[in-house]
Amino acid sequence: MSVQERKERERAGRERLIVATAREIAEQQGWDAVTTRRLAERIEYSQPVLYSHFRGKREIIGAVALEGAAEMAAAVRAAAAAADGPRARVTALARAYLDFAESHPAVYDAMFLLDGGLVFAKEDTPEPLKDAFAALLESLGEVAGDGVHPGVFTEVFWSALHGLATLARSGRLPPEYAERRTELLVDRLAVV
Amino acid sequence: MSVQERKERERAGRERLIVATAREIAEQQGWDAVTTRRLAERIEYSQPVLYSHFRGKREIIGAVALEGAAEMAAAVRAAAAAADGPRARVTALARAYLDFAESHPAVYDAMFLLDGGLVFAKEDTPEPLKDAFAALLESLGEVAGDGVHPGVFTEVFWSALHGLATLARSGRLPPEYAERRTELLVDRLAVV
DNA sequence: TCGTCTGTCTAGCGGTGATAGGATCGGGTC
DNA sequence: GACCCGATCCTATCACCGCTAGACAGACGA
Repeated sequence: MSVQERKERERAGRERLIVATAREIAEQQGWDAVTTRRLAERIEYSQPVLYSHFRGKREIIGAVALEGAAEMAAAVRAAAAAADGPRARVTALARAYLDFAESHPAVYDAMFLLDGGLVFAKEDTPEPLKDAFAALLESLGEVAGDGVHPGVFTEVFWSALHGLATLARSGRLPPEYAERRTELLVDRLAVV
Repeated sequence: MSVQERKERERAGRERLIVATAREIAEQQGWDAVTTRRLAERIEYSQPVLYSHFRGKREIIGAVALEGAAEMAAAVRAAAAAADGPRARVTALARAYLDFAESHPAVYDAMFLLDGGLVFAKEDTPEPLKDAFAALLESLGEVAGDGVHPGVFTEVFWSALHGLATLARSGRLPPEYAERRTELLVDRLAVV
C-alpha cells in the first residue's frame, strides 16, 4: 500500500499548493485575478486538475477561508493573552481583528465577504470557523454585562468590527478617525 | 431646439430605464445575473447602447447605488420622524436601516458592498450619499454623548448596523437572535 | 434634394468558469 | 519480461462575460 500512500501524499501536497497559490495571487492582485487559468499555470498543471481537488472556484475560496480562520483565531488569542484585565483584552482583541483584516484583505474577504460555500453559525459549521468565533467569545464574554447572552454580545461586537473593517477598507469611512472609532466602540460596548 | 430637447428627454428616459432594469434584475436574481447582454435585451436595445450612457457596468451599479441612497435616507428619516424622543428615534432608525438592507439586498449591495466607482466620505462625494449619511447623523447625533464627535459616533453606529446587516444576510449570524442584537446595540451605543 | 452626421447595430476581441473525451503512464498480473 | 487496464492528466471546447471597432441607416440642416 506504499504506492497508494505516496500518491495520496502527493495529492494532498498539490491541494495545499493550490490553496496557497490562490491565496498568494489574491493577496497580491485581488480575488478577481484568481482565475482558474492563472492558478493552473502557476502550479504548473492544467486547468482541469483544479476540478479534481475542488468542485469549483467557490470551494477554493472556502479552503482559503478555513486557513484564514485558524490564523485569525490565533492572532486574536495571542493579542488577548498579552493584555492585562478584561478591558485591555477587549481593546487588544479589537485592534488585532482590525489589523488582521487590513493586512490580510484577501483572506478576510474569503472568510466574511465572498461566498466560499461554507456554513456559518450551525451545528455542521467547520471547526476552524467555530473556533474563530470561540476565540472572540473568550475575551468578549467577560465584558458582555449582566443578563446579556455572551454569544449574542459577541455577535454584536463582531458585527461592529466587521462593519468598521469593511467600510474602512473600501474607502467608505475616512481613515483619519479609525483609532477614535475603535476606542469609542470598545468604550460603549464593553461593560467593565 | 425642440427636436434636440425631445431627443434629450428620450435619452434621459432610456437612461432611467437602464438603471431601473438593472436594479430589477439584481433584486430578482442577484447582481451576477446583471450582464450587459441580459440588460440590453430587456431594454430592447443592443449591448453597445449601454456604453453610450455609462462608462461600464460599474457606473450602472453606481447609478443604482445613488438611487438607493436617496430612498434609504427617506426611509430612515420617516422612521425617525414617527418616533418620540431621542432613544426611540435611534431604535426606529436601526430597525429601518436593517429592514431596508433586508428588503432591498441588491440596492444595499450596490451602495455598500460592490464597487460602483463612487467616492465616499470626501468633499466630492455625490449628494445622495452625503444626504444618506446626514439622515443617520440627524438622529444619531442626539445620542452621541458628551465630548463625542457626532460624525465619528455616526460612523461607528453605521458600521455596526452594516456589519449586522451583511453578516446576517449572508447567513453568518443566526437569524433567531436578530432582534436581541439590535436591542443590545442600541442599548449600549446610544447615550440617553 | 442632397450631403452630413448622429445614433444604433452586427460582429468580434480576449477573457471567464467549467467539462468532455482522448492520450499516456504506471502498477498489478500472468 | 510482456501485457493489460485503470487512474490521471491534458487538449480542445462550450457558453458566457465585459467591452469595442466599424459598418450602416435614418434624420437632420443647408
